[in-house]
Amino acid sequence: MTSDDRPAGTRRGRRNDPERRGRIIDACLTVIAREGVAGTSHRKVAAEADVPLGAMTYYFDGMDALLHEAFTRFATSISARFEARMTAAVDVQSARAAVVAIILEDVFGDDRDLVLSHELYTLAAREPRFRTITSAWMARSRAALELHFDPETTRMLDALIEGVTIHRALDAEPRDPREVELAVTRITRT
Amino acid sequence: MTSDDRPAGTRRGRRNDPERRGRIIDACLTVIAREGVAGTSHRKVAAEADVPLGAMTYYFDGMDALLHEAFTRFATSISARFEARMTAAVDVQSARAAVVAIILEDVFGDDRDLVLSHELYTLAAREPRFRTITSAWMARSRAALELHFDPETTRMLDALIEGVTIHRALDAEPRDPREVELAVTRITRT
DNA sequence: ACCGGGTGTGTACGAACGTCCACATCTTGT
DNA sequence: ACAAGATGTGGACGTTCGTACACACCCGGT
Repeated sequence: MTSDDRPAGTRRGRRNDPERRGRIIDACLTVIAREGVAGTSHRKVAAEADVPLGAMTYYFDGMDALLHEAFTRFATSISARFEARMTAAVDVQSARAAVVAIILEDVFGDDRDLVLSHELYTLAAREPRFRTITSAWMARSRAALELHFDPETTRMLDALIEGVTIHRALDAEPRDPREVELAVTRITRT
Repeated sequence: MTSDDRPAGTRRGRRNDPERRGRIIDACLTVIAREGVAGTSHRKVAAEADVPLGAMTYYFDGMDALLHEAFTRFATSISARFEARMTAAVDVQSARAAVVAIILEDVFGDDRDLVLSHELYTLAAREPRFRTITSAWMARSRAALELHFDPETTRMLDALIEGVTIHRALDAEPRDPREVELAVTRITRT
């Protein structure tokens, strides 16, 4: 990813803080969450990150490369949280509870993540290049679920989580948390 | 072209064919499917529909209004197909089969619809104005499912359909059709 | 026959965009 | 101390965008 890995030791000191690249990526996600991929431009990201416009093309080979890195960071952080939840579960019962918690808290909790997810999905639906990000994300989720469930159940749970997420975002109808529990129960009883 | 033989109303004769508005909407969906909402402009839609640029602002109050109409048409046509499938089912068993068919054929079948769905979802996730479209869509799906299933099961099925759709679009991993059947079975057995 | 208003269009305009590159500034080796 | 190279920047350029408006066209009424 980061093509400019420091050649260690002798080479010190960027002119400015070395976190600039990272700041730009974070700013990019912020802008996407606020204005959508459609409304994201070099200029807006530069303003958000408080770097000059010229820095955009200096650090990234165009908007597309920046988007790719930004969404990679996003997906990685989301799936890390997912994995942590599932790893913490010690048996099937607590794993079920973890799945419910993921849906109710992580997914339902944060509007920013919700919006960013959709932006990524849309990008990935059209451009295969972004599908490596979503594939990796899903593979990691699946692996985490398979710590506790058989592969078939895992697929179903994964789909359920996804589907509830979508409906949560797009449906006016309020959701009853108990429904989520019930659904998880039905799917995981074999 | 197509000299318009007006049916009787006092008001005879638009200058051009009265289907222009509709053609623009269809062209808009085509452009969105090809280039995304991000890449959709008045000019591209005008070119696709083969109408002058000026016609865009003449028929629609800006891009946003056009998008809203376009996605309304899209969602309506999709949910009509869904409803037809469910209405045709005569008992629970055929209803289950219908759900499986919807997932495997309608949803898995058409890349264009998949992409357009995601574009709409993303729009709706950010802008409440577009959520009326998705809400109506989902309400109609739910109503159709409730012809055969109880409300709770309906919600779960709905979420499952959505989730499998997403994963189908974004996951490299191939899906086994039998998994879909199994999932539907598990959810619908009470 | 011709006029008046409704219908539709060509085009110009300012804003915003991504990209590029000459140049300013700093670091390092000598 | 200074040259040379690495690092980062400001602003100009050409493109594309949405919008607006003056005007061409057509039709029904007189």
